[in-house]
Amino acid sequence: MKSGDVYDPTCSARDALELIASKWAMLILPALREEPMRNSALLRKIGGISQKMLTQTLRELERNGLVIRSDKQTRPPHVEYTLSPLGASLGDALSVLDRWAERHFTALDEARERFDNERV
Amino acid sequence: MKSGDVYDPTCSARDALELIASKWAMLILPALREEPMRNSALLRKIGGISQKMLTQTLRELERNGLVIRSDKQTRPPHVEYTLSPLGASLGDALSVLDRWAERHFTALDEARERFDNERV
DNA sequence: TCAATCACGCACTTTCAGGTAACCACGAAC
DNA sequence: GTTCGTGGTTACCTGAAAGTGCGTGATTGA
Repeated sequence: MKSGDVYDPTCSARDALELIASKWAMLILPALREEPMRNSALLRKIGGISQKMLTQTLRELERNGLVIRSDKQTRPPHVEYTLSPLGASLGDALSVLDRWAERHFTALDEARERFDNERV
Repeated sequence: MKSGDVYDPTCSARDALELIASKWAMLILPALREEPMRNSALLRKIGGISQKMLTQTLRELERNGLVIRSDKQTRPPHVEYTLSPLGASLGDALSVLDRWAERHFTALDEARERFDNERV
């Protein structure tokens, strides 16, 4: 357990990196940054996610102290997900990546086409 | 093909996100940001990566125009990997995440322990 | 009265990330 | 003449990740 080196596979900073290097975490955290949301709202917001993966990822994020789950004990159920301060700081960094992807995906597409055409 | 929305699963911005949401890309790109490196140097720098995954990830990054592979045609082989300008801009954003992981992994560890103890 | 909402849990299946190991070409050094 | 270093490729295999689909139980809207 050294002093935080992601390049060291035995350091648990690596575990942290693998947690945040998940495509769903990269969408959920920035989504919650805008506003706290319920399960169904996240399901609608994040296209292509399954109920299972949403629950699973939220549980992991909650477990690591990034997301706060608040269950008003009502019928029908009403559960809201919020970012913790720690989660908010990570959400900021992740939303930068989201915006990078939105800005540059065409460049990636073009590069891929060029590469694949050369290597016929 | 809409105007760049990572929340839309049919938009290729999502593909871009999945490419950069790889734990190996998250280590390789920041590593190359410091200085151009050879295959063996990356292998040493990035603990726990196998030759196969290194090659595979480098190929994908090259394919998407993020990494430039320059092969001096010598014997024994000498190949160097550099970041393209696009790759450098992504590497900056990713190294922010690396540093986030290195700073906060202890907080995550603690949160996990707390969570797991409650739910006995 | 029928369907849908909400927030899941569970079982089953499929996909794929990733590991291991063997192989390659070439030149230099021993 | 055979062993090493370099930068890979290829085939094979497995375990974990992720998707599919169904159940739940009270409640509200059409």
